[in-house]
Amino acid sequence: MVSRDDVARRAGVSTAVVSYVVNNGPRRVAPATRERVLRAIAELGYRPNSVARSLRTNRTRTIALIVPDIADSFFAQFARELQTRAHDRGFTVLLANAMDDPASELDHVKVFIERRVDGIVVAPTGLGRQGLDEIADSRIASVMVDREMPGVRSSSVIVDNHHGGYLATRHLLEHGHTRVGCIGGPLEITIAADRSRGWRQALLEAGVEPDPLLETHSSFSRLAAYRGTLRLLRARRPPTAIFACADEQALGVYRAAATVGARIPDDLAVVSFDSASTAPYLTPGLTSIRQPVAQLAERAVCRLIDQMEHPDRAPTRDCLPVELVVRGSCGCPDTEPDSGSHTTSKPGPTSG
Amino acid sequence: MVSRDDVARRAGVSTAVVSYVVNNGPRRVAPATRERVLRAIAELGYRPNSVARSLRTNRTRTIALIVPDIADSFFAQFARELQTRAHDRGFTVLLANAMDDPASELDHVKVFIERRVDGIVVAPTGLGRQGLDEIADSRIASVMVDREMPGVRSSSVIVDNHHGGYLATRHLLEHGHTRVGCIGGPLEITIAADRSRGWRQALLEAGVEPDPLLETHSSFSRLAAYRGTLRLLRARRPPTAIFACADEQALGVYRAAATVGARIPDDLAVVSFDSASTAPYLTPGLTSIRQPVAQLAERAVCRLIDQMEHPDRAPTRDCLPVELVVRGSCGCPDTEPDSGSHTTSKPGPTSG
DNA sequence: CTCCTGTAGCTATTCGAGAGAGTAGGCCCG
DNA sequence: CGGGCCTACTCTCTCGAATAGCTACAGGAG
Repeated sequence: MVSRDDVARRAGVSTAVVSYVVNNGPRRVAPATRERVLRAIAELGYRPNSVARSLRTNRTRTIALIVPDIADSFFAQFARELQTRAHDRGFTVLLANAMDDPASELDHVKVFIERRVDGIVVAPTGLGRQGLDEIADSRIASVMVDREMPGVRSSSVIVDNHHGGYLATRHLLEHGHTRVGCIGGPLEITIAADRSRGWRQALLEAGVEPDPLLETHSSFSRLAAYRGTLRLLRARRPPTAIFACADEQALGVYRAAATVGARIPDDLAVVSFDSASTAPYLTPGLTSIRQPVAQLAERAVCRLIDQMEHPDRAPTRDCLPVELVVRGSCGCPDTEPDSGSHTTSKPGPTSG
Repeated sequence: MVSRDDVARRAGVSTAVVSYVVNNGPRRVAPATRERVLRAIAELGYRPNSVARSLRTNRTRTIALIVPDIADSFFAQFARELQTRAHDRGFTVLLANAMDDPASELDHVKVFIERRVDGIVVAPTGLGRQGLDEIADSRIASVMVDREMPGVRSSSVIVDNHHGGYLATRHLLEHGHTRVGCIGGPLEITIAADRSRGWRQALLEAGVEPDPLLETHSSFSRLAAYRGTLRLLRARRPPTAIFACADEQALGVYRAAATVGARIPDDLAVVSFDSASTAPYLTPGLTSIRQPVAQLAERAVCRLIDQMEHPDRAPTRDCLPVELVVRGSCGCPDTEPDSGSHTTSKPGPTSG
């Protein structure tokens, strides 16, 4: 691979001048010389070696992203937004899947520390904090997104999960439902607990006593939600409406409704919490709490860069607002996919 | 950050010994000395700097992944499989979204070359080859996955798209349909063209003349498929069955069917091409051609490592088989989500 | 002519680790 | 006792680039 020395030799200048030209730095280079250098670079096909540069400058311009599962549509979308924004600012993104395993999370963190990444964005598994503590100890800029871990000294950017659960449930109550079930996530995960708390609060405010038999807690997966919903629907006094704590779960709810022959929204109204962009394409369209994925990513990148520039600032905590997007599954008139409520989707060719 | 020299000083040995201990190399170190070094490492919290190591060894143990859109569920799944397998072999994955833009693709390729990645896995946008040519010129190990670009000197790992289209369509024909529509992808993209060719061949073999009015070509997106299907269904002689070239498109087909009041599978049978793991959770379950995502990733990694070790070997071409997974949308009896046909899904907590 | 200033370019050091070549010391053997 | 050989280290150069600090030189002022 051709190096700076080769360019310098070819252009008849010293290596320093090549650096000045490449970096467009403050040092001035005579136009004619710059021209010669550029020509040499082009002729030799020279590519600056960023590994060497990183060693020298002690900055890798790399951000690591650790998610529980990139195949989950929420994290996939988040990854896209983050990567785009990082790229715009000259950063490259390293990807890691913790597979919901804290040991794997820790494993990845160690690798990233050795690689001297400039920042780490992590959506914690929520099941163990060794990885997060390791990050905090390393003094690398870092942000937790989507999920928090109490007690970890790190910045966080999350959405208002409690309010989302509240809004979703209140909407169902406004449709006249009183038996509103809740398909919840794992209780150890704070965002799951928060969403369920929102559900409970909305019920209480409406004077409805939350029925423990209408509340389930399991993994955020479709299958678990499918099984949980089946149990609820086959119980003696089934719910007439369901708040699903994630769109992934809503898929399970839809399927379970079909299995027992319940029509949505007539026999069973559904509101969910947006993680997927699938919502407008289900039948009926899925009424859902929209999370501002792009803003989450934007804020995460900003916080990260802030920390890189001011390592000693105290950790921050951002909580972004959510909103209810009404489609057909709650009983409201359904909307068509191209009516503008599919902002998380995007045009253009794609897919495999 | 503490460096090897600090460890050496603390342990009272030379830096070389520290290296030997860290790398567990062939050189022997006296057990007592090793112990001292390890203790110094632990006490100082020393982390080898892989940037420096990479500069010295000229290997970064990094694989770059370029996809058109990581938010597309097929690529998200592929990314997960690839990342897992790369990690197992000691590689880290850099992620890039080309956003279906060849210029962006090229942009990313340049960054990756400067970063001296050891290998590049790219799912080409299919719309321009500058990025791919740049990769080939760089002599970096590389594999094209999912899509091919004719004329590019690079290895490829794809699935048998033509046969998939053929299988899907034949299944619909076996259900007695003769007016089978095809919601196709962009013609410039070879895999889209291949799938449509499969559709056509199946029709011809069955003695059915393909009707140009039943064939659409647009982006792989849900919205485009939605619109295309609406057009077909509202035509004078609408199809009774549809082959959608991607699961993403199938979502649009489902929605369009609902819009015109056509029931699936009674009024409209649907078979699709697996990119999403959503298939078993739709109502009815989506009959689809399954792509072996995990094997794609595995093969890609293997080919990449092969090339790293033998840079002069000729490019290879792998074409993996696909299979038809029957659910309810074609008219067959539907299956339940937990009946085992959801292999691309996975258990465990997740989601946002 | 000397002195000063500013411009343009060069020299040398540094980042952290890998690894080939070199060496001190101990042991065995004739 | 000296030579040969092994073990267990140490020395030193190198990877490719950034950059502080130095020098050469031209031109203007006095």
